[in-house]
Amino acid sequence: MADNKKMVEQITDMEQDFAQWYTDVCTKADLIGYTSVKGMFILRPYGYAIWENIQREMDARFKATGHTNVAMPLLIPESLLQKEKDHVEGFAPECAWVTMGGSEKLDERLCVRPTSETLFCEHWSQIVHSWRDLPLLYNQWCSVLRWEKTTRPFLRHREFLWQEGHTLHATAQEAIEETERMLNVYADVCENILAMPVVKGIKTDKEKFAGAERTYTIECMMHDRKALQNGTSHYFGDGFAKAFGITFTDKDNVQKTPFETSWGFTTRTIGGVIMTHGDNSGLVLPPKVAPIQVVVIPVAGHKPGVMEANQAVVDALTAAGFRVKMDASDKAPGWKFAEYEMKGVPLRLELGPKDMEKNQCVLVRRDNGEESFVSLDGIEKTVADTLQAVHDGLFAKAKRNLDEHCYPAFSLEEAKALQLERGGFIKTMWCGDADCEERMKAEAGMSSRCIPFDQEHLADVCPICGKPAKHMVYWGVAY
RNA sequence: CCGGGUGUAGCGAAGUUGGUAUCGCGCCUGGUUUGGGACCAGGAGACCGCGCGUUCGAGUCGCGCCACUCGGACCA
Repeated sequence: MADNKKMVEQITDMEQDFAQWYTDVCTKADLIGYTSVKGMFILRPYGYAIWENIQREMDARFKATGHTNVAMPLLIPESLLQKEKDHVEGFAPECAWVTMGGSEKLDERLCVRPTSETLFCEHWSQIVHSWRDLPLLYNQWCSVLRWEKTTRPFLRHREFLWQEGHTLHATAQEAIEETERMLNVYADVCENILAMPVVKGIKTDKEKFAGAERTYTIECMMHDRKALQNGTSHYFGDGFAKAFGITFTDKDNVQKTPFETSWGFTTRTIGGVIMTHGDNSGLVLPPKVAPIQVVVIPVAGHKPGVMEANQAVVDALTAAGFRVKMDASDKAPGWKFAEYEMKGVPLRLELGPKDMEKNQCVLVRRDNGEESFVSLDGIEKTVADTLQAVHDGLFAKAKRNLDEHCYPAFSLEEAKALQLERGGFIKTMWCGDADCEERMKAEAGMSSRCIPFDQEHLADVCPICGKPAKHMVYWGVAY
């Protein structure tokens, strides 16, 4: 760019200030809008469209695994929330309460749902009687409210959109299988739809969900090597069912308590997508959730036949099922290039007079900037292949980032130094004591991300206390 | 919640010892343009974050609040 015109929509370089880069992308790519209440964000049409695409992929998988959608109430009476002790203790600090109805004070205050376990439990205690009623495989798409102290676009809203699955089973075995099945659904969506590699594992007791017996998690690594918990699946045992008096009569005519799970995936993942794939030109979207997969930019559109030729390409691609947009505005081509790069559109197709003579167009990949001249014949196939190549390219790059920033450590000092110097996931053995976990947090600034399914035997003892080790743990600085 | 920074037009900024506000980009209209952020002409757009106070007079000074932001603690 020869002229030095100020780039009005320019974003901060991520190397210079990653946090500012992130905020710039959220706002300049039209994903997020601020409101006058802290932590309450608007998902603008372009941002919401990404969520809709994620939602569509997820929902199809939920249905395929036998789940049905329901809608539960927004408000939870305090008495109901208090029935499970650990649960209420965990969520109490971040509950918002409704205390007035119109101009009258309510007898019992109502919590704006931070999660809906208690509502499902109350309902199930009413409708479950027989083993024939089980399993119950429910899911709801909704928003929940948590009065967070620090808020950031996508990563931490006070109100956020999510899905929460809730299921009830006759046996513990079945419930555990469900918990693991849904974790795998999350991992599948992350890797094959969002091109985000995950580490699957189990949360330590300190990090697990309030009221859960066991929490499974998928952890992702961001470009700045911080960790993002990107979805969790909880096994509750029969704790909630007992607290809420849910019982059923089994085949053997014995009254039993069923076993429960819940699992959640939120708009936070969009923040993860931004911080996994984005670059200094802005957002980079995985093709499978990009609201616009191909942007068609006519060059010299005023010349005879150019717009018609572009429209023909748009029609062909749209008919083939791609999400396509043509920008026929009178902005300069360079402006359009920058604009759609900032918005993360995976493929750009340029078509001008010179291309028309050769029956070709220019195709540019957002992930690596690669430009190629391709024939207009069979453009649908070329676009399909290139979009897949973009997905694969994004995944490979993110996988490399993850793999290259996982380091074993054999002492607390070493773990601390590695985190400080290189960031990423530090893996160590662990004795299983919460005290050692606290020390890692206090001295190295890292929380346990998970006890990964893929265990390695790095040593015999816990590097923090020297006692015999039980597991290998991934540690990291988390969002 | 604790500590630092910031709030003037959609965005970025200027605003002197207190005197009702300036510039660039963007936006609108018309025309010329279009292969990496076009050009000419005309035009519109500001509760100076909110409230209270000091003052003849506050964008400017004081106090309180709100929001954004960066660290921490807490959490999806």
